[in-house]
Amino acid sequence: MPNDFKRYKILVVDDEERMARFIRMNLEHDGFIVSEAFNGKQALQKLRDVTPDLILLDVMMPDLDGFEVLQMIREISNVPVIMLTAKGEEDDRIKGLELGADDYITKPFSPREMVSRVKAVLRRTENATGSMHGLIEVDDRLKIDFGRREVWLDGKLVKLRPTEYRLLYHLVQNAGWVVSHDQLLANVWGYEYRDEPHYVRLYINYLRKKLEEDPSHPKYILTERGVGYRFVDFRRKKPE
Amino acid sequence: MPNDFKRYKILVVDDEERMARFIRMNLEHDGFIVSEAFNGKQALQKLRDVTPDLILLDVMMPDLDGFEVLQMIREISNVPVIMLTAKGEEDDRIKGLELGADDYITKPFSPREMVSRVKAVLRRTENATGSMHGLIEVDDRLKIDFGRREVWLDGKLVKLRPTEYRLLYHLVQNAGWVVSHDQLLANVWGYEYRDEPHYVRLYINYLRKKLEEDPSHPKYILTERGVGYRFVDFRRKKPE
DNA sequence: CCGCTTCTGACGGAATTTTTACACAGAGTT
DNA sequence: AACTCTGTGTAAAAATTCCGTCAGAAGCGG
Repeated sequence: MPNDFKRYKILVVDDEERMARFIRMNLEHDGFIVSEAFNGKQALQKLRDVTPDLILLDVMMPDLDGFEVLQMIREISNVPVIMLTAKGEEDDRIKGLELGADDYITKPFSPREMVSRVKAVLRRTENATGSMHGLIEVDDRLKIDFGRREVWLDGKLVKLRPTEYRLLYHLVQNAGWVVSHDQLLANVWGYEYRDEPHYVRLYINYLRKKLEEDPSHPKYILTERGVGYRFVDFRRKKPE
Repeated sequence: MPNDFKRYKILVVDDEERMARFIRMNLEHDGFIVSEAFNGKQALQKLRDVTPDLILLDVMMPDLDGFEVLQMIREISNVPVIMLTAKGEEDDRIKGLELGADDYITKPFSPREMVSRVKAVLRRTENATGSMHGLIEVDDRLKIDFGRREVWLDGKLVKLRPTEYRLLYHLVQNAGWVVSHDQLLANVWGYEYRDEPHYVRLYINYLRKKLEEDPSHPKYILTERGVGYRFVDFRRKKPE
């Protein structure tokens, strides 16, 4: 369904070449564009280079295992990840989901099931995030490419620090909606920072200085006093 | 389509941070907006601050246990509640349902099951009561979007302060019904403000000034002398 | 050790909530 | 009709909370 519009790029990470090949063929058959990586290091490199829309990640791999790779991925990207795990390892499943996996598939699996899981996850993440992949044009001045981790302002690349970037991501992901301090703290800093609204203020400030024309009269990041912040709804749909 | 995606707010009450975080991640992944509370007191506070659409409530908690919290919640609100209980405690289930829980889930549970239970309860209660989601069109002049925290009057955005906003929420939620001072105080300010009815008067006044064409002859927020206030029943079906 | 990032603490000012005060309206009584 | 009593509307001041801002310290990776 989602690939009626767009050719999605999938990165397959598996140390067994035979398995990787098998998955690739099935995905390509359904119109996906597939890249392969055979270990964790390659995976991270490909993630940067091809900016896949989804990653299929085998748990069982030498040196860096799937969970470690997942953690490293999550430090730099929110790309959806489906874990491939051996049968019956319920713990693995929980662990994977906790670390931020989007779904998991137990081996052995049928090609049909695998492809439909991939499509389901794409559909889900697409809906939930309002399509955060590809270039987001907030307005004429501000454009963001979360896939590449790039923010463009007036045609110039803006350098954001990791925390600023994560904060912006969560704000833009919820563009038009108020995001509470709690939510931002939990998602950008981590659950244990839950009552330090100070951080949010500070980093909102940093972001505004970098993005807003007049930081004291922000156009993009609006404050909802007593509640949180709201990124301007650039996909405007005004009730009338 | 992704624009009018309904984003339900869920309050997770669990003293174990790990569990709370696990639940949060799974719910957020499905597009829910999650708040956390780690004890009964916090739960009640969050209940009035964030006005969640559903509460996931752990039974096993130190000091105030889940049942006690449930009772306290039920004194001021009929927000749907799902209890989280240890396996095999059949009595707990009965007790919870008697006290007004809407469903219960036994630990350990799979994320998928948990999410689908949440959705099921929301679907059920949504049908029973008027939905507070999406754009609420009171009449041609006044439209409210509680999800986005937006109030539109004559096509213009009205700025409400947090307390005004919460008050309006509870009035509109019971549109057509009288809401007593006590109820409003408990829900908007907190249980301990029981006998300070002048707060209500004051904030009703603020709201009327912002929303009513002629605040001294209100069309939306009607006063029921000696009892409380009533928001006009804008969704009443015309008697045929 | 250097450079970059994150955290800490403090402050003024603005927005919000609480407090205080008072005028008024309706209902019942004499 | 005047009186009172209770509940309500309104206005303004006072107190408090919350936000923006800065500068410097601390942490971290090379």
